[in-house]
Amino acid sequence: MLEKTYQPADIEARIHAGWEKAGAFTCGRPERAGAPTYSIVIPPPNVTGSLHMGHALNNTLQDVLCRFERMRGKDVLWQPGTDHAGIATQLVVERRLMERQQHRRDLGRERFIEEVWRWKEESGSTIINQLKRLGASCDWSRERFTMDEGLSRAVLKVFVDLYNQGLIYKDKRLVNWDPEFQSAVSDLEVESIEINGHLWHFKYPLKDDPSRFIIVATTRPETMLGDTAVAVHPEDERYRDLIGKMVVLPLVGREIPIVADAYSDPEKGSGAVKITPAHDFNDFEVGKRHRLQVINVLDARGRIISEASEPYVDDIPAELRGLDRFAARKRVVELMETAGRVEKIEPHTHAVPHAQRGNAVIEPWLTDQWYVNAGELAKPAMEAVRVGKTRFVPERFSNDYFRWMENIQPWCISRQLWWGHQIPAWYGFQSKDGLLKIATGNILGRETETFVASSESEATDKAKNYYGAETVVVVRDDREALEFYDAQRGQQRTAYAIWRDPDVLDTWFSSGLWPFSTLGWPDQTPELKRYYPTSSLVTGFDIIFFWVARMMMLGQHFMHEVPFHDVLIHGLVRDEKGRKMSKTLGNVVDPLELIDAFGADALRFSMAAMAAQGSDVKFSKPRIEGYRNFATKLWNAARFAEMNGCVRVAGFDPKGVKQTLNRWIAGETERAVKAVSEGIESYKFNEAASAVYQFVWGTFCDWYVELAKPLLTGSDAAARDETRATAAWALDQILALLHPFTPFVTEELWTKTGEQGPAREGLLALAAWPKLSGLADSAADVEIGWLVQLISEVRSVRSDANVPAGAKVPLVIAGASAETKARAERHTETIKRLARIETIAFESAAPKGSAQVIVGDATVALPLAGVIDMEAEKKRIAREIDKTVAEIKKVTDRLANPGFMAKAPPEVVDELKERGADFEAKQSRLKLALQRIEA
RNA sequence: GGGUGCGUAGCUCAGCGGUAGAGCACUACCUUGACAUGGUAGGGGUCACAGGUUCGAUCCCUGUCGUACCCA
Repeated sequence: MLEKTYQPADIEARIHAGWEKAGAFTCGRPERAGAPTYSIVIPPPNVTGSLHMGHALNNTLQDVLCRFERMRGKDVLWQPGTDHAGIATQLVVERRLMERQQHRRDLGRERFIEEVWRWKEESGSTIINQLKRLGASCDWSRERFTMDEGLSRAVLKVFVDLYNQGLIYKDKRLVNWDPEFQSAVSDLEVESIEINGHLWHFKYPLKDDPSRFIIVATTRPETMLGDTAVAVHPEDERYRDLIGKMVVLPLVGREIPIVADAYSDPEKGSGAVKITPAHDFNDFEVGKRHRLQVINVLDARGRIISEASEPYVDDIPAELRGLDRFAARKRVVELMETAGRVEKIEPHTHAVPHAQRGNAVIEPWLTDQWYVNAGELAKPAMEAVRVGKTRFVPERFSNDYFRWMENIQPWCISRQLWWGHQIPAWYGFQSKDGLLKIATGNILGRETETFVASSESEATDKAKNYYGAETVVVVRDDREALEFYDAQRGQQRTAYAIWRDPDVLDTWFSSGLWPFSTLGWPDQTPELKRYYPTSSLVTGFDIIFFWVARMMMLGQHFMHEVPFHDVLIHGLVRDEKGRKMSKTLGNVVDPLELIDAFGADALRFSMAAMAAQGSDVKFSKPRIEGYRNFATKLWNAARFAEMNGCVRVAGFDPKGVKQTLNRWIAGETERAVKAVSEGIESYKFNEAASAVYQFVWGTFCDWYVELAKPLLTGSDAAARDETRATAAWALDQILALLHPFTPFVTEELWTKTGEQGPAREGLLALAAWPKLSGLADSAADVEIGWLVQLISEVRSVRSDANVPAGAKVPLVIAGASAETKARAERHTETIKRLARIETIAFESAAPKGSAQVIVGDATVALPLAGVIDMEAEKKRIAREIDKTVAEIKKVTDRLANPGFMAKAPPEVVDELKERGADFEAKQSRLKLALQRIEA
């Protein structure tokens, strides 16, 4: 016997264990060897992460797809895993060290990395376990991590190949520099935040005439130390005569030119703009156009340079050297004010780049970094979408994809971190004519040769070859290499030193390989052959550039085939008020708490039901509560079936049922299967969810179960047995239909209902998706439709007439056709029970003083003279008549419109005529009813 | 500034050229042998506004207003 109330917490862990034990989610199950495949790679969650509502939505949708396709018999691979999240993970572990008063530099690189792995062992599977609680049917036996040996091998190969193909190169460009991490970060990991700052207007004097000034405005005064020009618009009359003249940079004394460049906006500020190519992306471009000097004034920590090795350090006033950028800003302004060079200071709101992680203010900074020629890789990646090999759902997201891909910048892939895939590049000093380029004492004089190789020994071989030497040793860095050569001074040089690039690769470089690296690439594994390209990728729109674009580029390049056919883009989960969930706002909802409170099924169902294509999901607790109630409703329906002996019958064929009610539910089931299947197939999860919800609650529980009660308790044994079998069958179909959405409760009920009747062949997770056809029966639909209407109308009139809910009253059906009469007789028990009717009589006219409603071709009357208020009843019927008058007018107006008659499709006209006739008939019967009251 | 969405019941949102929908909330009644995490009935909408296309517009087009996000 099922418990009275379903308690998700009691069963979820056990059900999950059952799936795992049976290997239900493993791909390549032998019995599906010949089946078509369906594969999805999970967007690998950050290994430091824990499940948030976005994951809940994202993984629910993936799970619905995977469970659906698995039930349709496909060989499903849902590939799980996590990414190593370079910056985030390093931060977490550094923080942990800090608790022990340690810094990673105290440990050294190797021990630090060991520390990271130790951390990963301890807590890296947090999110994986949370995904399991959600019910995600990933093939957990295939879990991967981007730092795994195999995936690292893929990263190495990709780097080396792209380098050899000239698609990876080292370059000195401006990057987004995080002075706190002291690493480059991707422009996608930079967030513009509006800041209330100032606009400082500085006066730069002309060299030829120090009494004249050109005024420039800046939001970052400290960068003036690196100014190498002032730009004005070529058509700006105010400055035309100044173009080509020189100004003297205050505080610094450097003479810099006034150049004409359209970048300068005459409308903005003074129309003249200072140019600092080393510290601003736009200025860098201006600098390139005018061949300006690029003068760096900041060090890696964001302080004004102070090292003697910096070429322009001597230009900078001594008191500014070594100052932090924000202190320097203040001091520069003070110095400028003292010098009388400040025209004015205005309050000014502007966007300042901040690091997504850590929130430091980002500096554009000139460094050597590794780049991928993304422009080249983007071409086939765009083409694939253009020709439809990969499709975005909803389609409009392909616009974002194209827009970004068309303007794609070289992808900076190196990061100055320790945790990640170390770049497989080794350096050695250049050798020319047998002489090493080591101009001691001047670091600029040294030039290096690069050896990119997939292993240290290969790099050593390359170096041996380059130097023509027998011995090449690997040292830690260039300093050690210099020491190495110093030690050999005065001797015959027989050995050479190389050192490895200390930097690591951007995390997205490895996750971009995810769809094939997880399948074993670069090895040609059977899995790679079988499951690549994957079927669908499910992700949020914020990830299109980060990840989808990269997988497309790398997939196309290395597999010569798109990584996935469909890219399903879903929205964000927001809070009740529609705000983004964020820790700072404190409005984060923890999905695990929701699972604890309402069950994983309720959370999942609400995610699916609210996931209208491409739109955001606003979190709604009442909604989740409602779906918890839905699970309970299903549970109780199953309980009802159990209590009424509705046991599955072997070989039951819904086509063979005789009872109208059973024929009807069979047809309804078929329709529901169709609606749910179509919804999932077209990624319209909300439509699928609402179809199944409506069917289970509105059709099965509200009507079928109620209408079946008389049959189940009646004396007709054949009808009873058939109804029992049909109910059990329909419930089985429901469990299957609901399984992709609510796997736990359905699996549990599948087990419970499997305890009687023919033995189950296995888990519901592996059972067949309902495949029904030919069950629609229009005669049954009409008859049950009539019955439902009759009962509803009687209930309605009872309620209107204030008949006590418990009171059993007589019913008179007037003017019924033979068919209607026969129907009513067939369903006497049902009508009596559901409409709380005492007796049913057939008359030619409704008794005087009765409440009456029109159902089909008959008038249904409750003879309650003396019980009900006839005046109120009169008014009610009069209102009904008014309604028909209005409807009839609408219909006749349209039918009288010659344009409509000439151009509307015939079926629309016919339908309208029929509707008109129905209202006419209803009206005349209502008028009759009114007469019977008035009489 | 450029782009993309969205304005439909009190709230959250579906829908969509031919009778305006759901869930929640609300009102009234009901502990009827599955279920009060429930049942029955009910109220509630100029589908943001203005034009246009059409026999017909909540739906398509244009504009306006409001709002959200993305990019600069």
